[in-house]
Amino acid sequence: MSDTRGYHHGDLRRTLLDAAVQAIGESGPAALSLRELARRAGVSHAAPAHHFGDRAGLFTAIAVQGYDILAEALAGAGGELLDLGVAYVEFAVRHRAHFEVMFHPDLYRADDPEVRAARERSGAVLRAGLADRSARPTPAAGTPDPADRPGGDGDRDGSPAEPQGDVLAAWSIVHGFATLWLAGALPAGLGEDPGDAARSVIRHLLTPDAGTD
Amino acid sequence: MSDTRGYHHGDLRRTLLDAAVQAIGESGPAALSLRELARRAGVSHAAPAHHFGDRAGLFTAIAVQGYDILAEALAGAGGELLDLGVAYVEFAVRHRAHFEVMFHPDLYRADDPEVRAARERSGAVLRAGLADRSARPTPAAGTPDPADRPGGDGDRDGSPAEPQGDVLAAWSIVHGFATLWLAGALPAGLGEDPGDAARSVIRHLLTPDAGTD
DNA sequence: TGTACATCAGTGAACGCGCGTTCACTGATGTAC
DNA sequence: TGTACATCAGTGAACGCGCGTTCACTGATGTAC
Repeated sequence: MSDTRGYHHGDLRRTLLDAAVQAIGESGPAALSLRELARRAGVSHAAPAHHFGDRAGLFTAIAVQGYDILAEALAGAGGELLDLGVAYVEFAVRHRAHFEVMFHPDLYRADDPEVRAARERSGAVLRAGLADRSARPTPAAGTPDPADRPGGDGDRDGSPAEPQGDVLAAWSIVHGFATLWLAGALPAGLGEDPGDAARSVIRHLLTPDAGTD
Repeated sequence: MSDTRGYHHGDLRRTLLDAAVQAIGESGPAALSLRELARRAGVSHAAPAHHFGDRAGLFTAIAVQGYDILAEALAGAGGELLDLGVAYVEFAVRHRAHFEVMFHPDLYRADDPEVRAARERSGAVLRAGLADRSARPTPAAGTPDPADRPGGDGDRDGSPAEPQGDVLAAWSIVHGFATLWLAGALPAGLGEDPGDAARSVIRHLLTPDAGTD
């Protein structure tokens, strides 16, 4: 059934997406062409256009998939800010291709309804996690300012959530760590596991004297 | 003298670099071709190869320039971690093209001697600033662990410095903030000035209860 | 002051290549009767 | 159970385009004498 694919592939869309993700993981999004993708999937070069229309359509589909994977990762992390952060970094490293596409909105149609919906789903999961947290606060960062900016002086389109100050700081630190890790800019000696490394770095945000790994 | 450029341009290399930086700022590094660059500079399409050899050579030159600009920015920021961080974010936003190239090492020859030298220069400036700081510590983050990781268990190529734990956290938070800002991923309502916005976010790292902007 | 020559920056025509897009087509599958 | 037909996924040839690279060239500048 999976091997006897003849003229009709069966699940070419998924195959193409997988091949694209792999190619992006190897050489980055910029290097990927629809023809290269077709070659990797062992299919005629006009086939990808059938499924995605054009390059932006392909990246749009990958972004949607990425936001959904992120939502799932955050959902499995529990409500501690530290664990959410570690999960974010692990998502970025494990799903490098998705992560890189998601945060290069010039590659895809960021205002596509499916993208907005998927982004909103991951934002909802994050908010749920954070609400969880405010019930049992963390030593240093657990003093959020819920009445901060009371009315909502214009909140924004926003990505995953509409974060408050400390959430923004947390997002910045994990996003920055992940980005630097992926760029190969971080010093060696942090070990092999980005999650572990991230954990000790994030601790500096949560508890001032911690993190002495 | 500047208008009467005839066959010989005078300072075509600088003109090409400026045009490249502008083009990258508009459409990102991926979209830039040598022919497009020549077009922008109003010069024959073979001229850029004269100066940079190939695309990677061009990006290598931009990376070198970027590290030098960063060094200058950090040098002007004083020794407070907060100010260094704000300067980093301002550099990233003001010199978006350089910043994007610098942290996409697949675009250029990251092991080029000039790149290494320039990176080392900016690292030296950062270290000088941080040494300055350790003389007059900051409340929360001013407890560095100088004997942490004693010998240097393999500190590899690294970027600006070979940071310790809290410096890594600081680097992550400013790099992440800058990256998210540039990606347009941050919520609105942070104002127009990335430096100001970064300052209030970074405060969360330095003093646990601060940053209530 | 003048001439000859070397050097170097930039030109422009030519090449082969990979790309996205189009389009008439063909093979497989499902449904109506 | 069999036939006809519609639908749709994927094909493959063709197109025009922008690209990087090569290469013989030309114009400007500097230096030696």
